[in-house]
Amino acid sequence: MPDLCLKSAYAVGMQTPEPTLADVAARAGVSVATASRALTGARPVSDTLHRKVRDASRELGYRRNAVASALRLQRTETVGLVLPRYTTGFLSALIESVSDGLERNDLSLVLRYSEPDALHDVGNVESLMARRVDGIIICPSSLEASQESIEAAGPVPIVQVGRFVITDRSDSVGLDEDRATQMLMAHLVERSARRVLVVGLDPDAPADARRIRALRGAAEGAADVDVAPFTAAVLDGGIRAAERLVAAGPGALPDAIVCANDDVASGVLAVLRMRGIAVPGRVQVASLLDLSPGREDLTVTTLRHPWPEMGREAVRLLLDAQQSRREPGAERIARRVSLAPQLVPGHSTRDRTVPTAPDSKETP
Amino acid sequence: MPDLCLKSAYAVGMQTPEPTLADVAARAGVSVATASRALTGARPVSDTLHRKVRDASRELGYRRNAVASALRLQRTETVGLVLPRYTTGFLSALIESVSDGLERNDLSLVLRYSEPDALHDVGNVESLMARRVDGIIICPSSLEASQESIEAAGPVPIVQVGRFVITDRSDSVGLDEDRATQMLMAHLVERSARRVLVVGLDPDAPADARRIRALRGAAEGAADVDVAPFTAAVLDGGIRAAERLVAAGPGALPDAIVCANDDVASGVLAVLRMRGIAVPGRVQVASLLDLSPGREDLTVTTLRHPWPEMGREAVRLLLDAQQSRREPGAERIARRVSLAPQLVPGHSTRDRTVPTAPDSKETP
DNA sequence: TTGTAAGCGTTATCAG
DNA sequence: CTGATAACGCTTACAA
Repeated sequence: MPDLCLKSAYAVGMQTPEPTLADVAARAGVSVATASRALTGARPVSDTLHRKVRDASRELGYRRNAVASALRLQRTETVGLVLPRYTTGFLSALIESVSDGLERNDLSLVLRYSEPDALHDVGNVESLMARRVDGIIICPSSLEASQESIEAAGPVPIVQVGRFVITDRSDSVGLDEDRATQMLMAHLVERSARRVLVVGLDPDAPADARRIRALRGAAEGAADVDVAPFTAAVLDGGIRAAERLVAAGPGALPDAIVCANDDVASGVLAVLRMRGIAVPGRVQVASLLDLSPGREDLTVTTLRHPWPEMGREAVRLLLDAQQSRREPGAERIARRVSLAPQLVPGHSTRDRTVPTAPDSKETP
Repeated sequence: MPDLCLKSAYAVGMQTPEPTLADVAARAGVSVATASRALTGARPVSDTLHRKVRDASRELGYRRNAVASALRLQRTETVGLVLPRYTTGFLSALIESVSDGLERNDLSLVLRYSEPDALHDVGNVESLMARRVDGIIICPSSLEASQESIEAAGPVPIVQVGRFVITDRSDSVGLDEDRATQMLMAHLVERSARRVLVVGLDPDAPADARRIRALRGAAEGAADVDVAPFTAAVLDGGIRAAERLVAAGPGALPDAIVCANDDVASGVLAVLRMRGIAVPGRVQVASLLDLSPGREDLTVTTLRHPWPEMGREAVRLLLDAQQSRREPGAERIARRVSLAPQLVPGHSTRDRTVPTAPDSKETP
């Protein structure tokens, strides 16, 4: 007499056993095969039996055991998401959009955080493979992490999302910040900005330096781009920078101020408003980073980062890769999707048609 | 000859098959049973065989198949987390802390978002049950959702987390906001606040109305509590509210301003500083909601919501429930844990010992 | 259309 | 201590 430990546990009444397909079949008076076919719809089943099975299933409160199913099908209908443990609001937007995309395809999401180092990333990927996920979406914390994770994933489809992606070995969804930054500058130049001041970016930080380069590149002689002495990229930084600027006298005022993010812009705007400097009449203000995704009543011209779209796109790539993995043919070539942040015009920059009005005044 | 579809797929070379325990056993020259025992450590195995198995496993790159294991053990080592699709930063703190707690116990997290209605909550619970999760942590979006979810979970342990929890039917981790709100008011009253203005709360929103009631209740005649016209509970709302207040003249200034959250408080503080109104000398400022968990350099007195602790506590309760579910004995009684937000004193309220100094001035 | 039975990969029981 | 083997619950090839 073999292993009865599980059954005997039930017998003790410790818990009600979940009804199995066999139970349903027995109650409907059919074979398990028929029951399976009736419920999954994999094969045609006569109407009468179909009904019987459905009824029996309902009566017993049957729920398909996804674990057994996964073992048989060699497919868990589960996708892993690996994220660095940064506490930025963006990642939660990414989680939501990935989750949403997966749900639409009846896939489950198993989530895993990495400390921001490559080793942990790889460990998480490994552990997801042990769970036999059908695919992995990963937001690598660095380029090395990216590289190693792809290798660790081996044959399971993996999609990289975010800023640090190795592009040739796997699908990836990147952020085209340069293009967006350039769009913002073009927006300002179109609106007659000739002297532009950048506030809240740190020229010594590589990422910020790159943004500054992108701004200068887009200005291309049409405008001068100065960088204000670095202040923290928060409200207070904006306030301090603006106060310093205003204190330097009216001649020091640029046509436009580009802020590191919405918070900085709020600070700048508050100071300008209080000093009676018209926005956007005298000075235009824009932000490189929308901090409150979801808010529609923004008044400052800003760049909205497409985290929701990135999640959806990642899911799409993953499903596509799975699809083509089932077909025998040639190796699938890696896809690289690049999304640019979206320029959201607000009231802090001018209407394109309104001409420059450098001397207009406006009280708050 | 039965079903060879899976093997034949391998044979075609469509993908490398993952090595199985049988492969490892064969290579090590032992039975699968021994291989299993050697790798899991469930039973003692002689040193030599142990080594052989470990070597074979490494050489083949063997990874335990968690799906098969789960089917056999009737345990997936997986916990479901169901969240409402609000876009608040807190939920992501909750996700992180739950994830962390689970990881420490070698459990996987499968995440599911509900639209904020009961039906969707129940659907998510059902779907997690189909995946045979070992437990569920749920942040219900409403009291009805809470009720129905518990019922849907049936025998699997479920822990509720958050504001809306039915307490008698399942374990729960709640938030004692009233108590925290009262503590904040007491803090201010102790510091001689007699006229308190509330900024950024919407009296028409039930949750905000409740906070206002809690503030008034705690003031209890010791202070007057006014509510400023509603502005959005964001940075800019704080700026606007403060500007309006300052414009109304010095007589309109209260002793203390309670802001809906840190962002609002930042805005208020910025304006006050710019107008040369001393904080905390002339006006004290406090916030009902810490928005940046993790930051330690806060300068504003605020209530820190214990989301990390809530996640950890939820996991603890879940594990505890699983534990006692294995033991045959009596039914486990529901545990209710209530955590209060923590009052974090900052520089925006006075030292308790410093007396009121209503006329002091201070330049920014 | 339906039934029979094999097998997905692992672990626990039982017999050596 | 080790090996053979029967499940776990489901899906499908094959036979009827």
